[in-house]
Amino acid sequence: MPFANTEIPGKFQALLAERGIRMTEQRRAILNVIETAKRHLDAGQVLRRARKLEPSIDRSTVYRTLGLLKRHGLIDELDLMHLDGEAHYYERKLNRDHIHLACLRCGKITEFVSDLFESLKEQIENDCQYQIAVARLEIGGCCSNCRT
Amino acid sequence: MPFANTEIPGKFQALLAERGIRMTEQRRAILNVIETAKRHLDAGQVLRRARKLEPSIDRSTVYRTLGLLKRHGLIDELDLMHLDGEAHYYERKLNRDHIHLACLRCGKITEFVSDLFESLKEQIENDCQYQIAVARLEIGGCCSNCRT
DNA sequence: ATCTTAATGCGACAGTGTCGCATTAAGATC
DNA sequence: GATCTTAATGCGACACTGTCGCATTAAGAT
Ligand SMILES: [Zn+2]
Ligand SMILES: [Zn+2]
Ligand SMILES: [Zn+2]
Ligand SMILES: [Zn+2]
Repeated sequence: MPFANTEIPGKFQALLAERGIRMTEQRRAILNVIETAKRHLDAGQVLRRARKLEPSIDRSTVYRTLGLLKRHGLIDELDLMHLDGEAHYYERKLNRDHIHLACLRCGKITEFVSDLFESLKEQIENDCQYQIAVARLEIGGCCSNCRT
Repeated sequence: MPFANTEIPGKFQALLAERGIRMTEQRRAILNVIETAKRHLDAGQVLRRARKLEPSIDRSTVYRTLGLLKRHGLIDELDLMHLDGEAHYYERKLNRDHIHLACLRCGKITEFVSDLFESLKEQIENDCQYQIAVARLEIGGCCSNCRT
């Protein structure tokens, strides 16, 4: 289960409104898709789902909206080891970063939260004098199911 | 300086020979380019450089060779936050994994080695019962130069 | 020198993501 | 509610990345 359901749907809208971003039917549909997704979606999948809510939506609008959400730090972009093509995957950003593990055999995606990861980010900010905006840790390997 | 110069050039060739992989002029050129690169190169850049050594090389050969090296764990593939287009970047894998920091303002790429990162990977292997093949930690943020 | 088979070049292709431009509609102002 | 400004959209064209099938070439074993 990739997503903890601790966030109120509609939060994206509120956050964008706060920042004076115009809300449209198209954006509402896209935000809705991303907020309620139960797995990681690529741009094409977001488009197809959003079209069910708002059939006129164009591909470029999806890309522009994903860009907007990325710039505002509301979603994260992932590779998930490109197990299936070259698309990137998106997920809404929660309070806490998580690590993505992709099984190179069965393709299963596992998520993992770790305090050590938080410490590592702190170490980087201190040692490298960096201000971190996005931290993306992706692992490729072999899951326990596939090793038995 | 992205790469520690601790590796003998020609190591790729030796490793591939060990595994019974056929060596060609084209591969030699590509391996040479990657082994001697002083920064992270994308597939197009690898192609252009390899053509200087072996003008006949085709784009698909580069992709096929990069795929080969990836499968054999000799190179790592990076996004570097896609600061410039959607290409992926490649670098030869050294003894020790390193973290990539990409400054979202100036585009500078910084590399960082951390024991904490090694511990985190161990924790993941234990807690998630995972056998890690690739671990890619990429940070986007603001470097010290850009904050002053 | 011969032979097997892996690797290559070529061409065609699909997919991803971008952009300029004319049109539409959000939401502020009155 | 009508008007206005400007951001956002749809459309079309595009560039780029990466893939594949197939005929040809050449690696390296015999
Ligand atoms: Zn996730
Ligand atoms: Zn990527
Ligand atoms: Zn698996
Ligand atoms: Zn590096």
